[in-house]
Parts: sequence; structure tokens; C-alpha cells
Amino acid sequence: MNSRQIRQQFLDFFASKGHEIVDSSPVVPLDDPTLMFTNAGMNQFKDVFLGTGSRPYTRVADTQKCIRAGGKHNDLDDVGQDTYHHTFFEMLGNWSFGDYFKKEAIEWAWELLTEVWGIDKGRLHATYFEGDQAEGLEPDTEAAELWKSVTDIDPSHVHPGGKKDNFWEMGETGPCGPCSEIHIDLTPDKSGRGLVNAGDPRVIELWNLVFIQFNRDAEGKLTPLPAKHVDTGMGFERLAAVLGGMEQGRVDAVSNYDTDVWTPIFEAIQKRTGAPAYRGTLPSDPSRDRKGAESSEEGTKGRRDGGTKGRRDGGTEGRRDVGTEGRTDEGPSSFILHPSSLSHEQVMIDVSYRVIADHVRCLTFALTDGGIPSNEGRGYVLRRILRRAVRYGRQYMNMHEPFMCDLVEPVAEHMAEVFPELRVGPDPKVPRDNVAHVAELIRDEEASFVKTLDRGIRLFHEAAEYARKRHHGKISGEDAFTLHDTYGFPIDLTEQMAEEQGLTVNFGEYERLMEIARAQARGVDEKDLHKLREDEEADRQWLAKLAKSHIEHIQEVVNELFGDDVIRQRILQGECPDEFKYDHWRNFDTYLTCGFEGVWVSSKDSISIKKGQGMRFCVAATCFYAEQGGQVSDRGWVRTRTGEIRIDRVTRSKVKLPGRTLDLLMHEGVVTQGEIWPGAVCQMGVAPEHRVPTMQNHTSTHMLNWALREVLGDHVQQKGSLVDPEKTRYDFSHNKPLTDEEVVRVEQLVNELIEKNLPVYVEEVPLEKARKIKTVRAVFGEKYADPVRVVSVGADIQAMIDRPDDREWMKCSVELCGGTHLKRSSEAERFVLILEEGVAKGVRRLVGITGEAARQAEEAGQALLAEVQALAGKPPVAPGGSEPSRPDVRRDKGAVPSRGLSRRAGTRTPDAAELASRLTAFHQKVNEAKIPVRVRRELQDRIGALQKSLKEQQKRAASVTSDAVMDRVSTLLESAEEVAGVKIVVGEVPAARPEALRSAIDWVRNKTEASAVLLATVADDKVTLIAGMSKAVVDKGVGAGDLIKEVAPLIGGRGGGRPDMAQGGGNDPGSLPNALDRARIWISRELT
RNA sequence: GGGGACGUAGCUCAGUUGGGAGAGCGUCGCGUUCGCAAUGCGAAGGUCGUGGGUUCGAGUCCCAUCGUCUCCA
Repeated sequence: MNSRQIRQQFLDFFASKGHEIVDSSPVVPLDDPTLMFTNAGMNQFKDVFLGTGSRPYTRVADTQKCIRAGGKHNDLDDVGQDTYHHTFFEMLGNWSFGDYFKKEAIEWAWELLTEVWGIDKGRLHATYFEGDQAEGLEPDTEAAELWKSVTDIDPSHVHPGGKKDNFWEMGETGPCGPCSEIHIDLTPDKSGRGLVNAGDPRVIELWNLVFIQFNRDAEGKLTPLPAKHVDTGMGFERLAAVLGGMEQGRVDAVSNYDTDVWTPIFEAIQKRTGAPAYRGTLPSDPSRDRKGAESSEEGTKGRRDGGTKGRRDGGTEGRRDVGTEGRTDEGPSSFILHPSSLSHEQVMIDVSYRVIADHVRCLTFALTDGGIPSNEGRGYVLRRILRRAVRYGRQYMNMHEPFMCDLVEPVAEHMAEVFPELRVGPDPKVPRDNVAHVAELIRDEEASFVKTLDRGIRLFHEAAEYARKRHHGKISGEDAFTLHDTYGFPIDLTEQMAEEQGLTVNFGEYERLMEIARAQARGVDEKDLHKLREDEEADRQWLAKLAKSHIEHIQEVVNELFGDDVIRQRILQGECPDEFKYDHWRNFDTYLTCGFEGVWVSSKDSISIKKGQGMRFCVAATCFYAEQGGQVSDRGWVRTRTGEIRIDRVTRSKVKLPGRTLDLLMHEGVVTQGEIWPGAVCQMGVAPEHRVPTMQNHTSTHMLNWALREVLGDHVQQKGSLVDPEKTRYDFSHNKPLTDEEVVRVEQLVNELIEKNLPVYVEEVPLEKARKIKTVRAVFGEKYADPVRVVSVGADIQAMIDRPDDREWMKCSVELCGGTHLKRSSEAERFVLILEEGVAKGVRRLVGITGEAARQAEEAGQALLAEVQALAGKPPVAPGGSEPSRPDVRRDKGAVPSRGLSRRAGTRTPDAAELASRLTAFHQKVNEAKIPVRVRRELQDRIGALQKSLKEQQKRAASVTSDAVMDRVSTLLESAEEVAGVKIVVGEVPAARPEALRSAIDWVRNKTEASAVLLATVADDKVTLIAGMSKAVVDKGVGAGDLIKEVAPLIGGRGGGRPDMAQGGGNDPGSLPNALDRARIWISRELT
């Protein structure tokens, strides 16, 4: 029986019991940011258990892709060390939503295990919840009795279990209940009954049946649920191993890796790496050996049994390892094998097989479902998983080039039949060559990890050098920590490399630092989290109170206000109908129930909220749009007989009441006139200056989305969007910047739709039908209501439903959307893209504006274009452009500087300087301006060109001023005084850049045997001094730095530098002549 | 969410109380050679991520911001 059959038999079995068989939900839950990865079968049904969602069926079963890494359940460090930890696995499960309960769950589990799969009943044990006094929970005798009555289990195989193992909770609050686990005894003689729940690998849990029957509230109190649910989970890989082991008669040595779930992947690994074949050996005691494994805290769960289970087949004794005998506590020899023919390296090769196979499966599924390796969050977990595998491959299989990417295809080949998304990607409507896509992502990651490793190796050598010379051959814990913390160099690699060089690592110190760092991150985190929880809790309680009061009060008045029976009924249920937001948003009569200003105010309290005070309140029904689906909430006003409120924001808050959950629409605002009494009839309206541009932007977002796919291709997927009155911001998958042509084309297509004055169709349609329409855009991972609202620009929705496959619809924007839209496309007036940028690898962001704002952006763009034209139109005439070439003084040190240009030089420099500053200012202006992308790009090109030509001018100007300086300096040199064989060159020179002065000094020093030079220039009332001394002068003890220190104070400044070259300055040009005189005197005195 | 590091030439990087922006590779030019490889000489190439601040003077110090890497949760 192969694994494929086992999976199918499970599904078939529950189908035969009336279960709907559904697909696994994506393993990367893009729509649930609180959850890193799907880590249990029930994840996709969470809303059902919480009472916030429902399904068209009450019995369901599936095999769910799960990842346990990085979150609360983190098995990453254990993978490879034993036979049963995985980062990725399948969870088989069956559920009942208020349908069957304990009896059937137990009966069917027993039937499947014993009758369908024929597991020896003598090996099966069941546990039930023994009760908990502190919680006031009774033992689950119901389950215990059922085991004995509906199955033929040996009654002595039914064991009680404590809260830890037999009471399941989703979180700190919420649905929970007792559970009953089925364990299997793998001891050869079936003697394992004492080992149930003892954490012994010989008796392991196979299937967990959870009976959800309570709800835990914020105070920790448990109340029975009206609808009781069943939630079960059975690890597929483990099941396959157990069934396989029984079939082959080696129950005492089952390993998850010895099944056909893994063998094809192992074969692919061997083929790709050329490593010796997998032999199934295990490290004797992984927790004692950090080699090749992440360091881990002592006593990590699941480690205690590491060496007791070996694989034994084909009679080869060497494949077994023995856990305890001869164990040493240090050094590389702590893997003890029996017989001793297998070395540490050979064992690590087997560990590597398991690590690589597990991780490549995990990555293939995660990346397929939309995960991307990155440096934070779940992406970072994926990166770490990849790196862990790559490191094992590198260390033990000698793979120094990307290889993980080549294993994606074998995984797909093996599993795509069950999970077709491995071939075509997560969205069958947008098929892609997923294997190539995933392999490419992995290849990139592998390549960049090699970079990180190389950098780490370099730093390691520095640390090793220091250790050898100064630290008795011991790499300090601090260095090891820095290598790990800052440069991501794994500690075990540091240790291994140290060992190779005969060095050791101060591991204790490293761990101490690591612990401090950990505690720091956690401490802060916990504090924040605590605060957040408290705030949330306070708010939650307030909302619950408000909701209760709202419902009570609304009963009394609803009849006076709403004639429509259906709507009245909904209001009475506590719902706040808000469909009025689409068509009646300008003016709407409703009823305001509760208010808030620091304290909670009930509708019946005779307390009013006065002018200037803020409030949050509910209404019977509303015409306001609440924040949702990327569109911001409306703003507007509410008026009662006594006062007026300005509404700034409307949010949707879930409130849990006994037995149900309410979606409260909370209006937030400030009283602007009079006072407001809770419980008043009121009139409300949305501010059109806020709403209209928002609608323009939202409808344009849809047209943009469509245009992008037209221009760029079908790979364009929405990655996020934000619509407010100012703009629409749209993130989408695309791996390179849009070209100028693409930007123009996209904008043009949208504007064409606007000009066509197309009607915008809106209709509520059954989800199933809506999804069938060709071209309909749904956001991947998003959950939609049923029926769903379909919004189309230009295509009649009924016609689309009638002919969903018609290619005609590809020419139209069709989306599932609950937002507010225009009636006709022309109301958007005009569409302009004002930003195009990258926001993450493979994701671009566009920002568009419409209507009046778009027009203004166009105008601003044209104005700037005119401005740049003006800047370019009258560039200062380049001086000396047509002059005959001059000797370059810096190159030709002996040349006499040419004369005759000095008069011009001083006057030309400011022109270039002015243009430079104007250009900088203009650049700044362009950066801040709200202008079309295409205009911005053109402006940037123009600015770049101007900067280039400006630079050339400046260069020419600089060479002119340096000529002027050289003129002056050569005059100074001719008339220079000589003291003790040293030419003293001191004087003021024309304004020039410091570089020109320095090269002039170099020129003098080269020209003379020995010289002391001090040059000064004045610009903008500031004096710059530069001094230089020949080596001979420095040798005499006369330093340039000393000279500057002597002179600079005289002109009200300071300075300093090295003996051979120094700079200084001041802001008193008036006293410069005096200062220069003093300099000459000082130099002469120092020389004699 | 919290911590650390890094942004300098096309690439890889150096730049030490704040005082002349550098190296190697690559590119280009000129030699040596029948030609190639090899090699000699020479040159071009930099808003030191961006914006403020301190200073006579900032790649270097301070603040902010963007980007990249990395550890922890």
C-alpha cells in the first residue's frame, strides 16, 4: 500500500460517511497576518468555530498542507535529527460543524484504523480527559464510555489524561474542549501501555479527536457552546510510516523517512549531489552535539529519544545505532555508532538527506502558495529554512553551488497529482510554469546565501587571527556572537572552522550573549504585547457593553423609523444595514444610540456630549462607508435636534456576545455644534468632497488593474491597494520597473475608458457564478462573501453570467468589490500616474490620481518642463572653451603656468556656481512635485544632462581658476624671501577650490629645493588658509600644522593638519595682511 | 515588533581624535608580438545613499530618512 493510496482511502472513507472533501487551503495564509503558516487542519475553518463564518456543509474532510516553523510551533531545529520532525507535513482531518459529535468521531476513527487499514487492535490505546478541579471541569466520562461501548477496544487500553494532553484550546479565549487521542504501541511485544503520553517514541500519538464544546471568555470562564463541533487531525507522514512498518513487520523501527513519501526525493538528492546513498542512521544524542545543527536550548522537546530508534533492514547490523553506550560529552566523537564503522560524517550525510528533503518540500509548497524568502516575518522563516538546507548540503555533501532549486521538479513530479498547484501555481485562472518560478526564487536565494557565507568567512579569519595572537587560540564569545548576530554566520560553522585551524570557541560566552540578546527582544516584545492586549481588552469590553445597550434600545424605536420589514428585522438583530452607502449617501435619516467620551454613556443615561468633545457611537443604519478592502472610510456629518457631529472615521468592529458575533459599525467624530444626547433621531450625510474623489480613484483603480494586465501580461496580481480621496495606490506582482512606454500606455488605456463614458455595472451575484466569469479579478487569498458584489466597467453583468467564457469580457474590467464606485467612467475625468516604484522583490507600486488633482499634476508637470527648458536654454558661456590648450600644471609639474586668463577666471566661476545651486533647487522641487511619472522621468533625464554639462563647465572653470592661482603663486615664488635655504612663499591668491591651492603648493614644493608655503583666499567674507612644507622643512621641525595654528587665530578662526600639509580658516578678511606678515615672521624665526 | 551592521569608481572593497578620495579587477588608449595568450606604460571613471546639523574644514562626528544585510520574537 503506497502513501498515495493511504491518503485516498482516508478521504474515500469520510466521503462515504457523508463528508464533503475539500482542497487544502494555502499553506501561506496571506489573508491572516496573525498566523505565519497554516499549522493545523482546522485553520481554514477557524471562522466557523469562532461563529463568524459558515459553510454550505456540516461534515468535511481533507488533507491539509501544514508548516510548523518560526511560529509558536517550531520544529525547524529538530528536523533531520530524528525520524519524525518535519517543517512541512500533511494533516488528515475530518470535521463536524454542529453535526455529529463524540460517538461518530470515535466510532469512525476506530473503524478506519482497524477495519480499513487493519491495524492490530492490541496496539491501539485511547486517552480521554480526566477533568481538572481548578477549572471546575468534569472528566470526559462520555468519551471514555463511548470508547468502551461503540468500539471493541480492550477496556484496559483506555487511559485518562491531563489538561496538557487532553484539553485543546485555540487561544487564550475562544472555542475549546476535551480531546481524545489514539496512540499506537510500537513495542515488539505490545508491552507499551505504561508509555502512553510518557513521551516515549515507542508509543506515539496517531490521531487526535477534539470535541469543541466550550467557549472561554476573557475572564477565563467556560460556557457550553450551543453548537458542538468535532475537529480531528492525523499526521499523514507518520501514518504512512506506521502502516508501512506494520506491513513490513518492523513496527519497532518505523521512521517517517522510510516511506515512499520520501524515497523519491532522497533518490533525487543522491542523483544531484552524488552523495553516498541514504542509510537511515541517526545521531546518537543530538541534544549533546551541536555539529551540523542549530544550537538549541537544553531539553528541547522531542530530543530525548533521538538515538533509540534506528533503522534495521536487510540484515545489515551497521545501520543501527545505539543510544547510550560509550557516550562522551565533548568533541566530535559524540555520535556513537555500532559497530564503529560509520563515521560522524557518514551519519551527518543521512541527517543532511532528511534536512534537505524536508526543507525542499516545505519551500516548494510555501513558495507555490505565495510565500517569498525575505528578511522579515514569514519570509525570513523561509529564508532560514533554505539556508539550513544549503548549509547541510555544503558541509556534508560538498555542494558549493545552488542545488536546492534542482530538487523542486522532483517534488512536483512526486506530489503534483495530489496538489496540482505545484505545476500551475495557486490560481488556476492564471496558470504559470510554477516549477520554473519556484526554482528561480530558490536559485536566487541560494546564490545570495553564498555571498553571506563568503563575507562571514572573511570576518571569521579576522577573528581567528586575533584569537591566535592575543587570545590563546580561543575565539572570543563576543566575536562568535557578532559573527552570528550581525553577519548571520552560523555558530556551528564558526566552531567547525575553528576546529580545522586548531582553535576553539568560547561557546559559553557566546551563549550568554545570545541569551541576553534574546531576553532583550522578548522583554520589549512582551511588554508591548501586554499593553496592546490590555487596550484591546478594555475596548472589547466597552464595545460589548455598547452593543448590548444598542440592541436593547433599538427595539423601542426601530418601528418608528424603518418601514421595510426586512431591514427592520436586521436592525433588531443588532446588524447595522449599510447598503445605503451606495446610493443614498448624501442625506439619510437614522437613529443614534450610544455615545462615548472617555467614559461609557448608555442611551438611557441623561448625559450629553458637548461641543468639542469626541465620541464613538452606533446608529440603527448608516449611509457611511466603513474602512474596508483598501478603501478608506467616509467623512461627513450627523445632525440631531440639539447639535452636530463631524464624522472623521467609520470602522468595523467585531463584538462577541453570548452565542453570536456582531459586526458593529463604529462612527468616530467630534461634536462641532450644540450638544448630543445619546438616543436621538438624526440625519447624516457623507462629505461629497471626500467621497467623490474617493469614488473616482476607486473606479480608476479597477481600470488601472485591467490596463496593467493588458500592457504587462497575465502575471499581474494585486498585492495590495489603498484608495483614498487623494490617490489610488496599487501594488502588484511584476519583476521589473515599468518602461516609459508602458507607463504611457497604461495611462492612455485608462483615459480611453474614461473618454468612452462607459456605464459602471454593479450587481450581487452568487460567488460560484461570479468566479466563472472570464477575466474577473479576485485577490488571491482573499475571502469573499456569498453572494458577492461584482463591479464591472462597461460590461453588463447579467450578460457575463450568461456567457461566462466569452472572450469579449477580457476587454473589460470586472472585479469582486464592495467599494463605492462612479456611475459612469467619465466621472473620473482624467487619470494620471504620479509614482512608479519597487516596494519589494517582484512587487511594483503605482500611485494614480484623478479628476481635479490629475489636471493639476499635468499643469505642474508642464510648468516644470518649461522651467527646465529655461534652465537649459541659457547656459553660461563656457569660458576658455575655444582657448588653445594650456599645460596642465598637475601633470607637467615643471611647466611655467600660462598667464592671461586670470581676469576672466574670477568672473566665470559664480555663473557655474549659480547654475549649480539653481539646478539643485530645481531637482529638489521636481522630487517634491506631484507630477505625472512620464514627466518626472523626462525631467530627470534633462536634469542629468544639465548636471553633466555643468560638471564639464565647472571642470573647465576650475582649471581656469587654478591657472589664475598658478599665475599668482609663480609671482610670489619669484619674489620669495629665502631663509636658511628655504623659500618662504606666503600670500593671498584668487578665490579657488582647495584642490587648486593644494596643487599649487605641490607645484612650489616640486619646483624648489626646500620651501614653506602659506596660501590664503577670500570668498564670501571667509578666509581659507592652506599651508605646505617641503620634507626638508618638516625635518627641521617646522610643521604646516603649527603654522596654521599660529596664524588662524589672527583671522578669527582655527585650523590644523599634518606637518607637511594643513588647512585652516577664519571669518575676518580684514586682518589677513597682518596675519600673512606674522606668518612670514614666524617661519623665518622657526627656521633660524 | 526589538537589536546590530553596512550604503565610497562599472564590480569587490580600503579609508585609523575630522585636515590632499584610494587599491585590485574591469574599461579605454599607446607599446612589445606575424597573431593570440601574456605583459609594459598611460588615461578616463566618484552628488562618498539622500536631507539637515556641528565645524574654519565632514567620506569620517550628531540627527533624520531611504535602501540592503543580519539576529531575536
